[in-house]
Amino acid sequence: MLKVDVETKVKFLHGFSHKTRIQILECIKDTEKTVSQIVADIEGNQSNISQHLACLKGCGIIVGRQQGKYMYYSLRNKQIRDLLSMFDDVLVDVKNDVATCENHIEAGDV
Amino acid sequence: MLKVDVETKVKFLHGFSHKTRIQILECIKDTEKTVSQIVADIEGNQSNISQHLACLKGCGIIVGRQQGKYMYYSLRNKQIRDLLSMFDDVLVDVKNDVATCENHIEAGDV
DNA sequence: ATAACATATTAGTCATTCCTAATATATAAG
DNA sequence: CTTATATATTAGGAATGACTAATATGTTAT
Repeated sequence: MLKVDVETKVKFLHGFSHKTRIQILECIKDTEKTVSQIVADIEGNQSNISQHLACLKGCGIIVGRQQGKYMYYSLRNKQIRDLLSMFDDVLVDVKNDVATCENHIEAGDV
Repeated sequence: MLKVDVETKVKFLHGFSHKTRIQILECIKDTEKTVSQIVADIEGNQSNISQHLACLKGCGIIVGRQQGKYMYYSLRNKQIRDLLSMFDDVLVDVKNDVATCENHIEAGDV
């Protein structure tokens, strides 16, 4: 079992920590899509989505494949899909606690 | 399969997206520890660690149990431990790509 | 070569998250 | 009841991340 350093792990996990990026991942979970399809699906703007895609790609979460003038993005591999599924599973249990969590480090208001 | 809304999921995943929090999780992965033990282990400062612990707790990732003047923190359940292990597994594969990712949304310098 | 479309990049600004230092609370011990 | 120890909370400033708007790059079609 190879050792993964913390920095690398954090960089990877950071990819999952933004609403738009989660939406993108859910959107391409089962099938690759072009940037414009993703933009349409989650009703974002092109530049913003493109930046988040770059982030996800840089984090090793998704891969892109160019075909003509289109860029198709998809999950990097099956493990990532499994990870996404696992998030859902764990959350079903954790749900109620998280729902009441407003804090981003400094505990929060309601 | 209950549906988990995106906001909740993001809030949960945010818990994993910081170096100190990852260090805390690795530090208590196999055994509960007091705040001061954690502070010592990862060489942080009390206030800062306490805030990150509050964040992790709020995210539903860890739980605390008070005993006397000590507060013991541990992973919320086995699923969380599995999730942490899965991060490691996935990362072994993804490793090289992530290592070269410097961007936090806006792609980066080296 | 020019126009049209798809995507990426940059720059500037705004918003959020994090850290430090100080202080507050709570439990235990003397 | 005073002191010591363990942890939590607050406030303010520093750092980082994210958004928008504009522009650049690259591909296809005419």
